[in-house]
Amino acid sequence: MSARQRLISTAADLLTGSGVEAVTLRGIAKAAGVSHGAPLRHFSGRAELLSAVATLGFTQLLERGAQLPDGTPRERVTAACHAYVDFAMKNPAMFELMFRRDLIDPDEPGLVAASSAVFDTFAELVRLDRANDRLRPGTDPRLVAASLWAALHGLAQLWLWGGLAGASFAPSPESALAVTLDAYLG
Amino acid sequence: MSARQRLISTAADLLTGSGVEAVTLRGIAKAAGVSHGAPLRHFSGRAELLSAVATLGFTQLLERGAQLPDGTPRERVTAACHAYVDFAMKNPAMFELMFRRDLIDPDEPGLVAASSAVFDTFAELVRLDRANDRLRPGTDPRLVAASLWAALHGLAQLWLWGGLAGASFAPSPESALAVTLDAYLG
DNA sequence: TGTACATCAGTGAACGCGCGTTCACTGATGTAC
DNA sequence: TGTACATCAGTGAACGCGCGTTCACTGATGTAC
Repeated sequence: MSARQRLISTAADLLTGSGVEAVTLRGIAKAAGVSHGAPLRHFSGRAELLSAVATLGFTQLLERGAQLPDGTPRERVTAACHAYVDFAMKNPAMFELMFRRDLIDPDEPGLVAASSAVFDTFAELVRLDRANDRLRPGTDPRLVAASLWAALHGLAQLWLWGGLAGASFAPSPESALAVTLDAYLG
Repeated sequence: MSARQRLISTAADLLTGSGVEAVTLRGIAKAAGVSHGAPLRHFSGRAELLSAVATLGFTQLLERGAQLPDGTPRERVTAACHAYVDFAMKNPAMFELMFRRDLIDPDEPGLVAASSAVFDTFAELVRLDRANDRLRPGTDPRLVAASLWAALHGLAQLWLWGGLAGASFAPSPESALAVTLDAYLG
């Protein structure tokens, strides 16, 4: 394992354990047991390191997509939707970093490739399930995938933010996800 | 207009003009033309001031909800959905601040009340439209509202993040919203 | 009407903090001859 | 086998920055008597 990869891995652990605020160059260096200037031997700056961490996050998400159980196209889409929300719930800090444009370089090629691969994988699952769905006929499956992804994403974001609704009504993410899947997949 | 309200308003303007990073106590004080310690005469600290700004954001959103044109329940829900996404598009920095738990005090009573009011208003619109929808019969309209709100929220967030999909497919928010509305409202 | 006091928004210097980044340097390792 | 050199990860002191916050103070305004 290269020093570069070790820093990324250490940063991911620090992120998971202590949140986004803790992932500073100095914090990562300390967690890795090196002096605080050492990471700059491997990364041009903070944004490049954090971009690599976010790329790792998308890669992990992609791996979860590759491990979906076999089943009908419908079952696989459903499982993918659950997996996305579940990933966000179990890795809230990583999930946050992956979408924090101010902390990472959103144009970094590896990051763009990894996030695009996540979308493409999901869109392909949706495409395979387009035989008997309830949406307007002829809708581009990639557009359906984008809309459905957004729905899952908002579910996770709002939940992590502090609840899906107001003070007087506090649904679980599972119950809201069930409605979302009902809306898209019937 | 009290000095307190003037600071909130100035901060909102600064937020709109220069983004979330610019909304520091010192930056707000400078924009308001006072010394940098002055805001602490009116707010216990940064979090309280930013919470008040976020509360203003939810209030503005609520006002947009109150200005929806008359129409059928279905038309009003549709208009509310468009308004939510439109608000996020036109006020990206405010929209971001409203959901940044690290910058505001998420338990501040005024903020909780304002965000709950937004949800409650939306949920009521959804409830009035539950006569002939395509979801599983008997689904709590508030749960539908939570799921649909999340879908809109994710749409706005992903779009502001840098696109609703991957590198090879870049749908407009309008087209994705149309699919979302089709899924929920048929 | 005048005096004494209280209130309070705002001032500006200062403190301490953690941050990203720079830079000259060390020390180990590999390589050419 | 030995010498000279190049490479490179890591070191640690230092720099400059903007931040939130503190604090003694000013000056205007309102109020009690």
